[in-house]
Amino acid sequence: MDYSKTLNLPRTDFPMRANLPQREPEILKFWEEHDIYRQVQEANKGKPKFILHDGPPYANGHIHLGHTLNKILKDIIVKYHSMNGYDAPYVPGWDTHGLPIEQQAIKDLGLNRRAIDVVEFRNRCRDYALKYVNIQREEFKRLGVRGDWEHPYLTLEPEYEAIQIGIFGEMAKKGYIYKGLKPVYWCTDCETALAEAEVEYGERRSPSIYVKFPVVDARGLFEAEGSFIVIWTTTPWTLPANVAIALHPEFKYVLVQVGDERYLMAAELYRQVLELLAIKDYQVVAAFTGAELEGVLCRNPLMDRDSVVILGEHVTLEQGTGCVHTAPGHGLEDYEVGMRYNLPVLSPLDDRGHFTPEAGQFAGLFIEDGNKAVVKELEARGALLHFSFIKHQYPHCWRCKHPVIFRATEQWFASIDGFRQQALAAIKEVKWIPAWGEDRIYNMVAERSDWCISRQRTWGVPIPIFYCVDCGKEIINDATISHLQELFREFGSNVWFAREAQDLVPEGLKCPACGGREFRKETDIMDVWFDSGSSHAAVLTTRPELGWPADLYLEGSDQHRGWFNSSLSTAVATRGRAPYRQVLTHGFLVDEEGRKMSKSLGNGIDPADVIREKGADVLRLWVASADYRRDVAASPGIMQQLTEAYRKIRNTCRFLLANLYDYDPEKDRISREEMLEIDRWAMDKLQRLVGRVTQAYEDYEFHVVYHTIHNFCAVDLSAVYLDIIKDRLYTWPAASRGRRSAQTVLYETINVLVRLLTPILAFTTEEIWRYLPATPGKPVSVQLAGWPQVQDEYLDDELQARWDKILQVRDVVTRALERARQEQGLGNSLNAAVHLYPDSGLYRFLQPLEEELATIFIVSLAVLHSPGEEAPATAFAAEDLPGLKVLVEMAPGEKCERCWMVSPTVGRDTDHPTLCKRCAAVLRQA
RNA sequence: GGGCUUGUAGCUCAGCAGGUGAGAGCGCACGCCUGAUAAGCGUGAGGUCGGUGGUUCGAGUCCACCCAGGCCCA
Repeated sequence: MDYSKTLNLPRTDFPMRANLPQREPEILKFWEEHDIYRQVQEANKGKPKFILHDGPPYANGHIHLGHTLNKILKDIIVKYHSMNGYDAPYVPGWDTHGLPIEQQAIKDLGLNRRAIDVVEFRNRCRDYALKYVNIQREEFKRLGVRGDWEHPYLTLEPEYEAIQIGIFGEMAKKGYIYKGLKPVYWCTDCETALAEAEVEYGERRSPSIYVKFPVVDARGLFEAEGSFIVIWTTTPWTLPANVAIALHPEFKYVLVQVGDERYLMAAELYRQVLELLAIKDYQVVAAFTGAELEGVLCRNPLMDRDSVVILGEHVTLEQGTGCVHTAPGHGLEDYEVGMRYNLPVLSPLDDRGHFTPEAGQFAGLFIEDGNKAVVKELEARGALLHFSFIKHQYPHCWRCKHPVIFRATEQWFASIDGFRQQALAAIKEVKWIPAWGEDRIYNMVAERSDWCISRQRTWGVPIPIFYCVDCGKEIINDATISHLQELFREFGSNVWFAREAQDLVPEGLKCPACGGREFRKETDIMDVWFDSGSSHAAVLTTRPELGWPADLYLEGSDQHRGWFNSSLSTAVATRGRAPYRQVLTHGFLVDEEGRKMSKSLGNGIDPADVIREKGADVLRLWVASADYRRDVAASPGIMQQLTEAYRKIRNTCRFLLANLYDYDPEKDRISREEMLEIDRWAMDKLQRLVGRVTQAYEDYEFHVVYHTIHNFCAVDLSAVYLDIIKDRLYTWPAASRGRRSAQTVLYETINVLVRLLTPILAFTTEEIWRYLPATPGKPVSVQLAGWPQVQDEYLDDELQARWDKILQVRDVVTRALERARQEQGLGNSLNAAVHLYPDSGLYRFLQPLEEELATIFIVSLAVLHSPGEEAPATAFAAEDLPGLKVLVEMAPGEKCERCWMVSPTVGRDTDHPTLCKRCAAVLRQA
């Protein structure tokens, strides 16, 4: 007879192999059909809100692993909160304006920016952006991210744009917006000003020149005639704009006699400069502090203009001469120090980087040629002391990769000074996670200069300002702004470009300065950071399901300078506080060596590949497994590891499901009092799991969730509990109290696990959910299931301590079994009879358990010897448990065909001669 | 160069306010099982806690410096 038919062996259709790449799309369809986002929102109506405000990714290109990390983290947080007591809406958004889209649109569509109509061009840009919104939306959905994908927010939407110019108007009203001539990064190729965020540093070869400026008035400190101040620069083309030479007030400067000329340089640097100039005969004839030299007048060697000695702390001794050529039109530090001395801001260049007539003989030359011409002229005039080239880090345009310049132009600025103190105070009200984020943004805001909002481009929100044609006065007030907001709401910001100024101003507008009635409009558009920085107002205040401020912003740590900062600025300027209560940041992606992911290193991981090969849940598990507060590593090896971990979790769940095929939670549930002790132990472990994991979710520490759950599955369940209870599940009568007791634990466990895992393994838990025994009111989706609560009645510290010790003994026994396997060819542990020789303390502990020991060790017989009995010399002893010796022998009797235990009782039952007493009884009972 | 930050076994992470020979899981090696089976179980080998120098009776844990990374900025 085949007795295996009489066993309660595991039974399930839940597949062992996940086959995620195929299965996930089906589940996505299921969510879509059931409109799961809507259902969850409905179910959570009225609960306290938890609002995570999505930072809008840029609608350009496919998503990469960085997006993946960010969006999955957000999804984990949203799903956790929506399961555990909150109404947690998630409205995704996209950043849709800006130069990169403009350039891609030009490139992809073969547009000629100058030939095409502005509105038409903007429409093409819009189409391009929307195309990528759709692409990215599908890609984000494929990750299992749940949100209001049908109603995302887009910075190009009319309503959004209307609110954005409202913010601008508000800031203007408070006097935070001004027009200034200021050096900004300027790309001569793109012909636009660039924000600091739009330049990147890279190596470049530049000329390196030493130039002598003749002194014309030494203020009586030394003889002017024949004296020169020596400067060093890597940008000869800026010399025509030179108006000053900066010295450090506290440095020592010396006057060095060389032939019949005298050169002024920093005392610490003159030797190396003279060496470079190959001058060996010289003599120091005088010394001054920088402060003493303030006001000395030189002559610009190129232009008919003076160059005055000024003082600045920014002067260093690292390179050059300690005398810094200063052109306020071409450098920020120069500009700032120049302001203190009321120096003119000269910038004799046009948009394309060609000198204007203001540059005299250099007019018309491009900067590169300007460099050569300047050097040549200096040489001709005898002012050039030395010329060579150096390689150094230099800013480049992030789009076209051309080197950028500093150039003073008319720009609209937001004055950070206007609300800096408020911003700093607002920062302190926010909870920054990790805490150092506060220092980072605080220092940044404390030191940042004014925000240049102007962009000389077309794909963006126009700066909503009019000018009086008669007197040139700029006009922006409540009337113009609200009128424009109406127009924008109706027609979008395209209306600004489609209509003449006369058709954009509110009726009856008069210039407040001269009463003029003719206007022209500003042509600059806003920095895209102003777009996304307005999202808190444009999104949180306009949607009924949201609210202001947000509970949480969650982005990469680079956004301290980006979105966190721009959002803070617009919020503080208009509302006086930060738009977020908490800001959580994650690190960046690196490979296993900790190096950043880059095309040149070839170490990138494409999320699409991972999804295709392993599934999105593996990607989600990867996100959960990493401590994302620091940099996050990704590599094929790491993904493989997560695949293994995934399988362990999946198979553990499968085993639980497979042993519940005949369990009805309504009828078969066993109470704690009736449970076997080891089952109570497992229930206790489960409660502790719920507690730890819930706390970890609360703390946003998902790697703790991952490790805790994985460890629970691998150790507590798979290696210990499940292994031990197999005999009971399989061989005991199906409806016996013992088997139902174990099944009750399995049912509780899978119910808890599937919920705890739902924020992370979005797809797999949905699949598991379908295999759980149906109960009244079971929701269609696990995402609608509640969060497990710790059941205090199962917590029992004494029980835990007791089982820690039992498992310690078990650990020694398994080692003894292993030795027996090696030395005696034991094989299956059920072949063994284990003899325990404990000391008296351990004996007292084990004695009450004697009957259970064989089961716990998964052997056929366990014999507990009294403390008096001497263990045979061959017995196994473990150092870590000195009170115990273990002897392993072959178990006496025959192997029972049904339960595989070896027992002397096999053969005694006439009906079942190949079964042990226990199995025979089970069959008779059935 | 500046601001912020990271560096514990091959990998992902623990190491609580400094104190018995540094832990877990995975992976790996070897073995067992074949009633979780493209599964399950066991045993074992892996670490100068980035480096150096300090403080201390005692440091992975405090301080300084250095090295190698990361984000942002010059």
